[in-house]
Amino acid sequence: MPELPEVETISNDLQVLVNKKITDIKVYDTKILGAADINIFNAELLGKTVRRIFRRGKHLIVKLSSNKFLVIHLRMTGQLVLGKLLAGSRIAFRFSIFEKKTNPPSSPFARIGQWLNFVDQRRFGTMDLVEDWQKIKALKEMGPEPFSDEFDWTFLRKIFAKHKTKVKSLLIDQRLIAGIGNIYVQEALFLAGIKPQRLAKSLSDKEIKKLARSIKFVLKKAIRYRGSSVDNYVNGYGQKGEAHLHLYVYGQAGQPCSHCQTKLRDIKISGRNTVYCPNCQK
DNA sequence: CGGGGCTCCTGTGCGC
DNA sequence: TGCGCACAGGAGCCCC
Repeated sequence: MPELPEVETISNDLQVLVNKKITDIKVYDTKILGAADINIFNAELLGKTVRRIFRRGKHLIVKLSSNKFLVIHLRMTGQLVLGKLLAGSRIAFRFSIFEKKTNPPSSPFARIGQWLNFVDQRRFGTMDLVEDWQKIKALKEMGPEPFSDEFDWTFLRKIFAKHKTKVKSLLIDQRLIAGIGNIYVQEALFLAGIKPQRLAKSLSDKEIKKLARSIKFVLKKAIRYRGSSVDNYVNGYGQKGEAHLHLYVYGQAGQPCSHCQTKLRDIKISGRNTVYCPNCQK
């Protein structure tokens, strides 16, 4: 389940593709392209050079020399893996390598191969080639990045006051805040000592301040550990992250709380599993 | 506006 | 062993 830290890690890894040219494309699964025409997709991408790779929310955005954008969403099980052409690829791009062959190789990319593989077990992932990434509905309507100036506790207070629902539901709504999913929302609420089922409106200023800090902290920590491999997440080199080894509550229902040893409880909020400590979280 | 439920998928793990 | 089923959960959709 790639959320902000996982997509950020992949985006960092894929920077080796900047200024590389696409020299071959394999589309094994057209579902990833949605309604897009595979021939147009191929024609628009072949021979183009990658100008820029960046993240917005959970989306990865690739700017091409044609000034078009390839917008990639990994959804649940999507992976972007550099290396050889993989058997599990749904879509794969071959890239030119410009750097001189050195020993040891000058970049990990030169060492491990020339293909970027889009692997996606459950096929929820999407790839869209567009003129302007900001016109994609989900991106147009997306809330601020948690690390932007716009995101602070007063911003949270503002959106909490405007909605009637539970604090967990608000935090994972991409239209309100970008990049938080079911793992890190549980982590942030644990760290802030707030029960996920609390109505957002009911939070005090003190709690909102702590929550804003907690959100940034858990996301930063997960980036530092290169993402959580709780399902099948891997980084751009196909390696697992280590952030899941340092989670407080996610996936740990029934186990003792790391802080007070109380048995962690799990409930469903909007159909999604949600773990919390009934003692530490108020 | 909000929440519940369904859908898209497929691998895994459980109970019988 | 093997079958059926629940579950994982991002996000869009419909409905009430």
